[in-house]
Amino acid sequence: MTSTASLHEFCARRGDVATPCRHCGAREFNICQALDAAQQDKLLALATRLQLGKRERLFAAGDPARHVYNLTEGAVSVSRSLADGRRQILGFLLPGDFLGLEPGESHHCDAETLTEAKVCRFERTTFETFLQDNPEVALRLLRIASSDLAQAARHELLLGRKTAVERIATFLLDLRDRSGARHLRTHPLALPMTRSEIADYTGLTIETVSRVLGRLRSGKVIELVGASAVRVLDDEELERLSGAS
Amino acid sequence: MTSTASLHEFCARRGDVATPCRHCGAREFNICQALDAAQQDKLLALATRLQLGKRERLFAAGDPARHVYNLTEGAVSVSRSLADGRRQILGFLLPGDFLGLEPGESHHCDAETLTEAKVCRFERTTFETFLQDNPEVALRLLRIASSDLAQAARHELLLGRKTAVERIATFLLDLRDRSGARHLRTHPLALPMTRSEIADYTGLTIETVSRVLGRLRSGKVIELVGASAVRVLDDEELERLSGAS
DNA sequence: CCGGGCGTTTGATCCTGCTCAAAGCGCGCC
DNA sequence: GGCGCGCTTTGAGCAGGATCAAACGCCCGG
Repeated sequence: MTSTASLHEFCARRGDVATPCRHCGAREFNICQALDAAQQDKLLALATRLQLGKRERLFAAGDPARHVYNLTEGAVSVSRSLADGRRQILGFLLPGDFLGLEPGESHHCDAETLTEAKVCRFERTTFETFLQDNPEVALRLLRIASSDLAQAARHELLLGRKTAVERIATFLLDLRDRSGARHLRTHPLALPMTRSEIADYTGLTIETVSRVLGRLRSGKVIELVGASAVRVLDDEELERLSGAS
Repeated sequence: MTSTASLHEFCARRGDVATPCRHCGAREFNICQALDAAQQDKLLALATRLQLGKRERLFAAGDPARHVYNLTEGAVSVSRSLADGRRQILGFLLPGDFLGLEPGESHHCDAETLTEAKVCRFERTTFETFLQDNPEVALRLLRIASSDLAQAARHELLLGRKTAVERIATFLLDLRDRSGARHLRTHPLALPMTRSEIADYTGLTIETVSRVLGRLRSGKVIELVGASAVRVLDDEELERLSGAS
């Protein structure tokens, strides 16, 4: 069951999520950091839990933005495409991550699962009412949005100014940092996305992604464990190659 | 007085700012859209007004994030750089725009004026208290942050997947849309940024920026008015060349 | 009115990463 | 356990944009 394996891999929690992985229950939303138990229950009462398959779409650009979501299990890609099909992946979301907030009436990007996934879905209107009644959640969400903006800035720097090797090195380090520290050295780092998705995240082609990974492998910086896992052998070298901002 | 001229050019208001330009007074902050007159006065009482010169730095990456700002006059660039000096400009800010919000304790990017500028500065702690007491402002700010994220997404698509011509065409159209509609056809569009800054925004080099602008000019799509203004002659063609998302 | 400096334009050449092509291989299905 | 499809790797050649270099021109100060 490879999909389950990588799904578990991705239950590894982000740094700012306090509680350990209990199969990524809803109380571990990033937005719940600001809430006491009673408020958490109130919020959870508003949620619809959804189980999604692999490569299932949550929403597409242009869809009316009726819901917001919180990922609790699995991994999701968020992307935006040109009319001719060229695609830019904006980010990969992991459990705890929040998505779907829009300034206007419709979604401005696509969201699709990479693995099987579970999300909690909220009616946008209901959620906004909850925010009005719970300002500390609104502030927490503001902090999350600021954090997303800072990540977007790093990604813009990667896309606009980094070389292919720097992009891949940065991508691997990001993924490593966001996955649980318990996996390092022991387990290899899971790559639930295809080469095509790595390419669309880094602004490269699949061939270049493959070649760069190959070069890192022959340079003993990483070890490829099948096509969808990597073990980092030389952290310092990878850091150096990433062109640390 | 070229700097004053382009400063006025840039007082042209954004679409979502209701009131017309009265030399960009503080009541026209984007965040003020959510406030009644009494709340506006309360907010303004917390502000320090600053007058800034050309190419003056508001803050740099790594600086402790002690303040947030609202631009009221002039133009500002927000950027992020690598250790070796490669720079990516994340965006150009116009009057009404808000900046400086951070998820952590320090700024993650640089902000610098392009022209002479005026800003209202708030102590971060004071401002956060105000947000707690005025949830509708927090929600307004959340909407602004979402809008910034959507803009960042468009920029990532530009940097990762668009050709040189598409990047420049998109840049010109963005700038046109954000400047006041009253300038179109009549006045040319002011470019308060240098070629180097356009290059750092579009992820190109100054030579490529210059060449692409030259090609657009010989194709009668635009007309260059000196080096720091452009008149759009053929909107439809420019739109087509931008690879509309 | 002239001279200097910086930002911009233009030209020639180079190189990184893309395109096109084909072989390899791992996974899932039967 | 074997087969076939789709993802990945590898190779050869190409091109878009970068780099290096030099001329232009605008703005400002003297």
